[in-house]
Amino acid sequence: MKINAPKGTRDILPGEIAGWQHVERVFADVCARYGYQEIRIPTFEQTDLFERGVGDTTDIVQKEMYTFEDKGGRSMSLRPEGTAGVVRSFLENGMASLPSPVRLYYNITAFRYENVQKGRYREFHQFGVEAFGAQGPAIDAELISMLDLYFKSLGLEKTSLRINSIGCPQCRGEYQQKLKAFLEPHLSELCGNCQERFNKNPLRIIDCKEDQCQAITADAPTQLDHLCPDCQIHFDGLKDQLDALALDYTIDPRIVRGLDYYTRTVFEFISDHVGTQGTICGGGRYDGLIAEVGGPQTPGIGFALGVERLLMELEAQSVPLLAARPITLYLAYLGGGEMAARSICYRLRKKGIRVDTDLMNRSLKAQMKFAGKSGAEFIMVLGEDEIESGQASLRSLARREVETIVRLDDLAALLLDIQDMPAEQQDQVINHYSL
RNA sequence: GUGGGAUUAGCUCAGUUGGUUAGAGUGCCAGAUUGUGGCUCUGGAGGUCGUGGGUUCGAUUCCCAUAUCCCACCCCA
Repeated sequence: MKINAPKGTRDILPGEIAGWQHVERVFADVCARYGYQEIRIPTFEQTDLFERGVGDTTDIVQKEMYTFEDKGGRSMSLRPEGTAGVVRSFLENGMASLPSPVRLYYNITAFRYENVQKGRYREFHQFGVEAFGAQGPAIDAELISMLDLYFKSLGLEKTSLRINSIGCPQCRGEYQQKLKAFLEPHLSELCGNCQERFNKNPLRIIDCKEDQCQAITADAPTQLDHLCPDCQIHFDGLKDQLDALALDYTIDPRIVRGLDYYTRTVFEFISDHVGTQGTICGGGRYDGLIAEVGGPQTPGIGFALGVERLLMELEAQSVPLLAARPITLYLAYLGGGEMAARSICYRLRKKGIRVDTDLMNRSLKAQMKFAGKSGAEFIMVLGEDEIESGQASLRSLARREVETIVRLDDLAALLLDIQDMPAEQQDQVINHYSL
C-alpha cells in the first residue's frame, strides 16, 4: 500500500527551503527591531479555548477544526490559528503584570479541515504578532508599519493595504439593526447563502462576492458611517497615525473578517497572484477577546500572515530569494590520500567551513563530476604526493582557470577568509596564500 | 458539503480505435587504457500504467466506485 502525505499537507523540500528560511529570518529580524519577542505555543489546545476564543459560530470552529478526544476523555483540537493559544498563554503565565504593551510574535503551523485549492492547505504556516494592553490607535499603526517594513525588507513592493473599522459591540449592534432594515426589502433577491446569513451574521452579506448581492449592498449603510463616538475617534486616530508614517492605505468598508473576536480596526494586505485566496495577511483589534477567554478586560491587537501565500506572491513578483549556501570545498582523494583527506575534512568542518567529500569509493573522475553538480565553489585533490609535500592545488569549479598551489596547513585560514565572499574578491586572498 | 480537469519511471510527459517483453527526455549508477568535472558516446537500475471492482478470451486503454493532485464555490492566512 502506497502512503502519501495527507490531503492538504506538503513537504517542504531542500530545494525550496532557502526561501522559507529567508522569510523566517527577515520576519524575526523585523519583530526584534520593534521589540517583539518570540513565543512558542502548543500545537493543540482544549477545544473549549477555540470555541470561546475564535467563536463557536464561526465556520472555523463549526466545520474546520481537527478535534479529537485524548485518552483521558478530554476534547482537544489542533490549533486553527494562533491568537487563541497566545492569549491563553498570556493569561496562564501572568503576562498581564508585565509592562504594557506585551508584544509577542510567533511562527506556527495551523490546521483547518477545508477543501484544498491554490494558496489554501489543511496544514499551513502563519507568522503572527499579538500585542496586549495598548488601547490607542498608535499600536494599530505600529503593526501595520511593521508589515510594511517586512514586505519592503523582502523586496515586495506591490502590496496593497486595506483598513476598516467594524466598531465595538455597542455600535455594531445598532448598525446591524440598520443593515437588516435596509436589506429586508431585498431579502428574496439575495443569494441563498446570504439569506441564511441575514439572521446569523448579516455583516457577512456585505462581504459576499455574488454579483446580485454586491449590487444590493452597494448602497447599504456601512459600519464606518455608524461608529459610536469612541470608535470614530479611534479610527480617525489610526488614519492620523498612518499619515504620519506616510503609509498608503485604502479604506474598504467591506472588510468584515470571519473571526468573531475582532473589534474596531481590521486590516488586510491583498495580492492578486494567489488565486482567489488573495489575503496574504489579515489582522485587527480584539478588545473583548481576553475577557472572553476568562481574563481581565485587556485590549489586544494582532495579525496573521500566510507564509505559503507570501512565498507565492514573492515568486509572482519575481523577488529573488536568498539561495542556499553552497559547499565551499569539495575534497577529492586518490587511494593513498583517503585517510588524510578524511582527517583534513573533519578539521575544516570544525573550523566552520562547508566541506564535502566522497563516501562511496568513487573514481576520481566520478568525484569530480559529483563536485561539479554539488555546486561546490572549489575543489582540491589529495593523493600521496600532496600528503607528502604538504601542498595541493586549489581550483575554482566555476572559474576553471583559477588554480593555485597552497600549503595544506594554510587551508583552513584560507577557506575561512573566502567563504561567503563574492567570487571577484576571492582571487586576491587566494593569491596571498599562493606558493 | 458542491462542481470541473487530471493521475503512465525519481521528475516532465508520449502512447495504446482493447491484443505478446509499455516508451522518450531528464535525473541516478557505471564505463570510454587505473591523477582532474560540466560536452559526447556506451551500458545499467528504475513502472503490478493511482487503488478496488465490473465488462471481455484478453484491460494501462471501456464502465463504476474510491483516493490523491490542480482549479472554482464557501470560508480564511
